Amino acid sequence: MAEKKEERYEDSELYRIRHSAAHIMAQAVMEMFEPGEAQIAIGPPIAEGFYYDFELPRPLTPEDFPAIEKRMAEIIKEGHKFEKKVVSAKEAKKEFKNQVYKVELIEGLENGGFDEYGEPLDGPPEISFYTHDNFTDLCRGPHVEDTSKINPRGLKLMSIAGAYWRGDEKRPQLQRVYGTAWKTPKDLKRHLWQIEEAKKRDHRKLGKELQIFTFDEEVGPGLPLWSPRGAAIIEELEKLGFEMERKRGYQRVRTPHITKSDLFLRSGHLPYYEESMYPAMEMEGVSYYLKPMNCPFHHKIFASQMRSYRELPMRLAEYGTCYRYEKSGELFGLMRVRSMQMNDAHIYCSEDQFEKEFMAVIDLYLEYFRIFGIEKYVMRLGTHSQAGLGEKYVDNERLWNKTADMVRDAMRNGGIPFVEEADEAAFYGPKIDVQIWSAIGREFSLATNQVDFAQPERLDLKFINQAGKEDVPLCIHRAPLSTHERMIGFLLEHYAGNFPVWLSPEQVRIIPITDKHNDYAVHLQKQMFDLGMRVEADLGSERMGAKIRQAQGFKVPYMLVVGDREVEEETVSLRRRDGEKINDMPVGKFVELMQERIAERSSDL
RNA sequence: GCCACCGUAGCUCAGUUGGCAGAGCAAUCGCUUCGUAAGCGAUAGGUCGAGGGUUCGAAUCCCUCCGGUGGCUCCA
Repeated sequence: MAEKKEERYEDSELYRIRHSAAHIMAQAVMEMFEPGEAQIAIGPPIAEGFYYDFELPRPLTPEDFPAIEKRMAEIIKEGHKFEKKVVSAKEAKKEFKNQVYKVELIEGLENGGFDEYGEPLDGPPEISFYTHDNFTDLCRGPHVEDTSKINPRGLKLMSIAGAYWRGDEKRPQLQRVYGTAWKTPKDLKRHLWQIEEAKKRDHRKLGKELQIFTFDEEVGPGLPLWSPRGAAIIEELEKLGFEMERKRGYQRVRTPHITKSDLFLRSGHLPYYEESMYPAMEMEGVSYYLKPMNCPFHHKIFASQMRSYRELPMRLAEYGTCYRYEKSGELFGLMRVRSMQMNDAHIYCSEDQFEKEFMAVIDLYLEYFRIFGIEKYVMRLGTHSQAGLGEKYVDNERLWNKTADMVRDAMRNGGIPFVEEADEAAFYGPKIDVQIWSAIGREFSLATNQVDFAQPERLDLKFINQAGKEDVPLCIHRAPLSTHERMIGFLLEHYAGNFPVWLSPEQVRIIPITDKHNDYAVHLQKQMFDLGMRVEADLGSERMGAKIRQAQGFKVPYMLVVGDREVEEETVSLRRRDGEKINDMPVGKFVELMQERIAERSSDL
């Protein structure tokens, strides 16, 4: 059993099943068109299935699925062997002379550059075909022995999407058909059930049900409106941020939402980041931009006075509201929006201080993650790409390499595991992002810790060093709590809406059994409200069961049932969100318990 | 932005081949006064996302736009 767990996905039977299913699907799709009409691109297995990319004379729709699935089942039933044949590049190109994408792939292989997914290769690759029935594909395998090894009832076509050839939006867009494949119908059913379950904890659904936030067509896409319940969560996050940062020597600043274009020109935003910015607005012949980031403003505060090395590291923090023009198709609930408030700060330091400051930020991440119980994440070092220099990255390769090394060293010295990914940096420097996954499996960067060697120089930031000479500071941009939007989107899914007490939009709901007990309920409500708690009393004429049901629906952590007994004895009967009951608790004891839980930001109920 | 799909009451969703717009929940008003997940009744609520077209007649067919979903690209 343990051995099985160790098996790499690439070596598994499931991988071969899915890879083979992709070929079979490609055959079925090609047969729908006249010979030569359909172009095929690539069709790999993926995490939970497979896809194949096509260029076809007409768009496919989900209505085509039954016919394709039916044909796939036939091919499977016929039990065609998968046969491998190693060929020369010349033979390969001859076989695929009418398939432009395949020819491009073969050329990539023969020039030793790239594999079929466009990834760079080291050694000289072997070129091979796999053939089953009448369908031959350029493919390195592996596959199942023959098509009958696939269970047609473990297989399902899922969706159609546009996908750019080689992932490049300047190249043709192909039609990608996604499918899922499992060993048994039972596995497929479980997979489909899991998808349904994941949808239940989708923050877009929970956010609506729990009345955390809303979007309005008239306000605009990607511009969330926070309702009182959502705003309560924001306030708690900010409170936490203030506390943590105060202890760690940060100072608060505040800056405007717009600035003259001159500043963004100089900072590098207009040259390297303009695509993500709202267009300029003009007043009296001057153009202004909404800020996509807070950094230039903080830099200007740094630059507003002569700075001494004695002032460093200087840590300027702000929950700044930024606006980014994300393309319409990129928006995603709260996770990807156009207006966002960042848990932002900029740390100005000397090169000597860099490692300590950078790792203090990483420690801060870990501290936050402990509080929230976040365990599933990956830290990723995003570095520049040579191709992007002068385009999406400031053009100074020496400093790119130097600062990336500084980050690598710092992370290794601190013993923090990370993966590295080229072409994932900010325009002004390398960064460590914390990658997390949404309920439906999309990947996002949550926290970020970024080096900025570019803006300090561009904006002429300086300090007087110990030798009495002018020096340029390094800057660390950091947002350990991400943006309110993405953080709360993530937390909604992380907790499945069951926020710990300190974060709960409504911490206590008081439920009088009959309206005789309303006065007592109001009395309790006021008492707790005055202590700063978020507490409601349900004075409706519903029966208690219905009131409990409603409170459960809002995932209120504590429900207090009060009737004759409680009124008489100055107690409450506690029902927790998880169904636990503690009857006849003295009011004072409950309040004490609450305050303790809230103060320590406990994840226990 | 691009490809495919979707848009009916505040929410979840019915609405056959084009023929008078529906249900449950929520809301409001009554009644009910109840011990740990739905008490009963009544009322109100919709330019069927918007605009245009086809038709005797459009929620239903066609076009454009807006918004959303799944992807691609991109990202805190």
